Amino acid sequence: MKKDSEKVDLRTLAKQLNLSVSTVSRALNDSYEVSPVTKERVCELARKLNYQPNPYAKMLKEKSTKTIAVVIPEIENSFFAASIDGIHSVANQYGYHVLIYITQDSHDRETAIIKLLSGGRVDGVLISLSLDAKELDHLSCLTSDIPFVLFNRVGVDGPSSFSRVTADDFDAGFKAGQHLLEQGFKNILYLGISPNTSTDTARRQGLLHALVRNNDVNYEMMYCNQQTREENLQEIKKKLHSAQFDSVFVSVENLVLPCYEACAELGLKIPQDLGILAFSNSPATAVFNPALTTVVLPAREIAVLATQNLIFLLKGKPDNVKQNERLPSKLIVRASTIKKHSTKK
Amino acid sequence: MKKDSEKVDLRTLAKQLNLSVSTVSRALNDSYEVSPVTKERVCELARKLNYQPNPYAKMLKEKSTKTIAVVIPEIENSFFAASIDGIHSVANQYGYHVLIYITQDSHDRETAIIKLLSGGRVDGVLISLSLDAKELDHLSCLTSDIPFVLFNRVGVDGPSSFSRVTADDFDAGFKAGQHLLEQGFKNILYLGISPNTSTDTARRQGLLHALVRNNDVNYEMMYCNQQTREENLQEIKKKLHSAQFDSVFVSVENLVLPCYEACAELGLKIPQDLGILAFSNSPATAVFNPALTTVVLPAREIAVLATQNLIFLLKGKPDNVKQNERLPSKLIVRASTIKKHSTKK
DNA sequence: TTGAAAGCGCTAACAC
DNA sequence: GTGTTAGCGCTTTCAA
Repeated sequence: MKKDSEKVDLRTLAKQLNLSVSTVSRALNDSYEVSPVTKERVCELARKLNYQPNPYAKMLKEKSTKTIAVVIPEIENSFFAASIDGIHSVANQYGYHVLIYITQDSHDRETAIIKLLSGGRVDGVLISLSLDAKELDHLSCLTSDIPFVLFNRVGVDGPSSFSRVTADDFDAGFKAGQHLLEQGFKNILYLGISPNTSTDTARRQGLLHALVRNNDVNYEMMYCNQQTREENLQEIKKKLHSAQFDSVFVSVENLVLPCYEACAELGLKIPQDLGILAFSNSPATAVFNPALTTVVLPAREIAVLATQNLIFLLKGKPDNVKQNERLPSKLIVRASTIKKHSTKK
Repeated sequence: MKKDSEKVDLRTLAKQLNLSVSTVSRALNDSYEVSPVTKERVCELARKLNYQPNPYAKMLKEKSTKTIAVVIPEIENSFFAASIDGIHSVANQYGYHVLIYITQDSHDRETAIIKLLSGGRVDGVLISLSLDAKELDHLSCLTSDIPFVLFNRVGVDGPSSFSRVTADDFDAGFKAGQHLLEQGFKNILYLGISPNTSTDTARRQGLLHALVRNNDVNYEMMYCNQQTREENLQEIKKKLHSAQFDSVFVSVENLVLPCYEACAELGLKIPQDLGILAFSNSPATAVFNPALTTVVLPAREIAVLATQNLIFLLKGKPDNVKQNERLPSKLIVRASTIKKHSTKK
């Protein structure tokens, strides 16, 4: 904030120009009621004194903050990093500022943040739910006042009237499952961090849908969500050691590295001993050893659409909002699921 | 913002309790002047009606927004993602909110953002400069009113009074250079995106410092900063093809993938044909093919320290602020710079 | 211990 | 075209 000494507000300008505050205000807002001449005078002095309107006075007056909040589980994740980038660019385009809140996948933190935001600090909220946020009750304090849009992790409750934007997680899981089948994998380990997210549910069901016609394919689920990567690594190693899986379906980006490390430590060759397919938005997967077959979500597109929806809500145009948008993901087949000599497809 | 119908402000509470607005305000702020009984009554009703103070009225009044802005070149980058995480956690701890601005490495955008922020939307600013932001002139409009701290890319001007927090880029470059020498590399390509950043300068000089004693080592610089990764890839391919480098010193994370891809397309084996060492904070580099030797910057620590410094400034304790902090980075040696049979070290 | 009232900087009726 | 004035919701003197 400006120091008092050099603070230049409407009154400062008005005084120097022998005008009233309101005229100055109108001139600066390019009101039609003010004469071009005065407008020019006002603007010139404003420029000269480097006048900056006080954003908070304006907000208080207009009950609009031109700010949206983004609530995400984590940020060190290609998906969310790309999301933020998309959100930021759309928001900026419409003159909105972007506040960031990271829940670290804690439902309590998420609830606290939502509560905070319900105080009116922002015009709208974009949320990707934390783990275990099965119910959306904690969003209720927003509903009445502050529009919000869910993206990516959107809760597993039945259809509601909230706007949600996600990837086609079911289809993605299905495509991924089909690919594993085509490659001849028959003992699949599904690896996730929580069974309670909308994304996990959809991807898992997609996979099952692909497997259901094949009686000779086994399938097991495992959820591991330890504090450290090292702990995850140990759990995964134990699991891989305990049973004869020939492939892993990694449903979240964060478990990719522990998987690769587990294989290295157990001496499992990818894909000969163990095929790996993962949901990951990291372009670096292309140079992994071996290159990783990935499902790439349209992170940016999801974020952009969610932001646009939110802005429609903010502008009072709810009719333009897509309720339940699902954007297509992409399966990128690489070495980690191609058994050698298997030229099939 | 609340709809008018259900908006509950101090007046609402005051009326229902037959108290004055000021008493209610004091009660909620736990002022000593108000009797415990009234306090309790007020707080209870506030809780019951789910009273939320209007943040903007408070800000307008107190001239403090409890918000800091983070201005960074990009977000799809392990370093900045980790930075944000660190900033967010410290800021939250002190009750600050975090606004995000991405310059996309455009100096003009950066200037516009700074101008915007100088209007008083935030209490303080954390900045990592865009490319070409050699001078810090555009920060001048902040200096008088809004404290800021530079981190990571901090400008290459002589020492100034600004608070800056960086990695030990010179040392990092030196260590990296030494490592390349130890491994017997003699034709080094230094790869960066701009010679005008403080980080580039320091890393390059560090490398040079390591090389200076060795007459038989050749060294060349190349800067490539095209729009797309594909374009960068082509430039790098051309370069690698044109001369006989035996190693590349990649000074920025973003050029790692193009480098690996270039090698793949040119049929260059890493590290036999070309050793690669890179500044990267991505943990995925451990599973690259081959595993990448990296300089890992203390991203989180830098961000945390910068945020703490900023908060000291905000609290009016400039004496606690470190002017020019340099935090140690780490060289992680992996396969990409270890020529086979070279068991040395 | 409580209340009345001024004012933060701005906008927008409502006058003139 | 311009000025006067009443708030926006809050904090904070100053009085009582």
